[in-house]
Amino acid sequence: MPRELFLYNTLTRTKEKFEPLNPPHVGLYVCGPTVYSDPHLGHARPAVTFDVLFRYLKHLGYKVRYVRNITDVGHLEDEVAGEGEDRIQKKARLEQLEPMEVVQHYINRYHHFMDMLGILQPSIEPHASGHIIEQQQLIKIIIDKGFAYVVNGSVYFDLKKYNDQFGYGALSGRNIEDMLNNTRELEGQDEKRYPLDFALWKKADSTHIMHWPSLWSEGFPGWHLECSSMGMKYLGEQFDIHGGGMDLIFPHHECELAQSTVVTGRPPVRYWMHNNMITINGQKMARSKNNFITLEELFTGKNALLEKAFSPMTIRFYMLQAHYTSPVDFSNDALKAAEQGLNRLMKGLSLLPKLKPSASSTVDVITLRENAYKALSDDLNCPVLLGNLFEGVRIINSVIDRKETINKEDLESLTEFMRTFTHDLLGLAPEENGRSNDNELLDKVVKLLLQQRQEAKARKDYAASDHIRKQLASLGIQVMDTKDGAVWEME
RNA sequence: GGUCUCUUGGCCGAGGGGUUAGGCAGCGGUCUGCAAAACCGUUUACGGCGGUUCAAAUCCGCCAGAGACCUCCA
Repeated sequence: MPRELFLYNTLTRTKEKFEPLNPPHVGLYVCGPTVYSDPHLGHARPAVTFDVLFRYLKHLGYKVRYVRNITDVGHLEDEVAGEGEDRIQKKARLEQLEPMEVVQHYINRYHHFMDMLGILQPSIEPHASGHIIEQQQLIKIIIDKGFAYVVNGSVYFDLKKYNDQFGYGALSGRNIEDMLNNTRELEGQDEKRYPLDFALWKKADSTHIMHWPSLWSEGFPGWHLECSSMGMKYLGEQFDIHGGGMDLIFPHHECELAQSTVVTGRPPVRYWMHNNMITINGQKMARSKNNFITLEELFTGKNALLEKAFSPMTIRFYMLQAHYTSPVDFSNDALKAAEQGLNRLMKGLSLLPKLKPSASSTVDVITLRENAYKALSDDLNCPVLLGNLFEGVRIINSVIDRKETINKEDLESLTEFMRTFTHDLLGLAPEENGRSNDNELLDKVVKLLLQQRQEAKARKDYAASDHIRKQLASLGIQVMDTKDGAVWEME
């Protein structure tokens, strides 16, 4: 019997109990990156958010098929100016590369940085360019059902007709009349019957180098179609969860919803989930604002906005400290605080094997564990879960300090609890900095020195003992005296 | 201009009508030959003004400020 899980559904604007269509199977679709530039902070937020969801669903016993697409075609750029050019194509033209070369390069980069962030790989990672036929099939169905029309080789979705029959705007909470009154007059849209109609297929002009044959023209698919067709193909006409950044709610997901509804006659998705944005100094991080930080810059510190480098796990931890529906503002001070907090958590976990059980317990592990489940089940409340984990750290440190005691059973339970929630569910792991204490020979050598130091201390020759500690410190080895003797670690 | 959201202690951030969030930083203490780490304490904060209520940071109204979407975006 799986635990209850409540998720905030953008469509209904409420937290709803999660009930999969076909338990124990769960279908999860998340909008992945458009691979035309280096992955940045904004890519990390949905990746981390839905990674935790993926991990938790599996932990609860569901068999999850997680689909995260790669957009490698079809997103127009600079639509306002009426000079739509495919982003990947533009990059390819500027760099004189084969478009697929650009795509492959940035996919590799994306995977590399997602790995560093501890993001699990999705079950399927379909490419839009690999599903042109499927997208064309959907267009055909939409035309046949009378919800799209062909003009000069391009196909447009008839939004007015759709709105009359199904109602448009439920997801983003806006009505079409409002939008009509507030939509700017865009150039180059004379082909559309109605300003809000959107392209399903666009005829390629002579400058386009990415194009495919179709019934309508040599061209390329519209913006929103890939998610409709790939979601349908791999998860079925209706599936459980669709996720993405909240900037995609309108128009991307709204249009996707409309297309799919026309094709199948019913809504495609049960639960729509959207993560909030990253801000830099209170402003949304956006290409146009020129304030975005790539993940590489973050991990190396090479960006004017950064005082220092921050590790992938620090970034992950920092994002988990805020609820996914809240904006996260990045600042050096906040990241430094997160770094210290993560350090404390990891140190606590590393001490677990050193705990010695007593006959009785003064700590309540069962309640702690129960609260942790409650937190995650309440719409993935990771900040509260982290609070629970820090309570676990307090217990660990207190047992070491002999201020609390723990029996064997509770110790096993605490160990399992801390590792499961920190490593398996939040995906936080100790970072390999290449300076670990794993080197057996080094450990022996340092221990030899520590023994010398102990002997000096025993004869109260503190000058000698402090000298050894100082010399080791200059090599980056920190010595700490505990009740159970001296220990050391690399800084 | 339209739609919507937010405003919590030095900083970051949960919560959400009465009872400790948590992390970071600072300060005081314990431990220690010293140091580091750890532990304990730090006497409680919710934009302003009204209202509802026995009780409001939490609900309602107004005001101020910030942000998001309306256009590619994660």
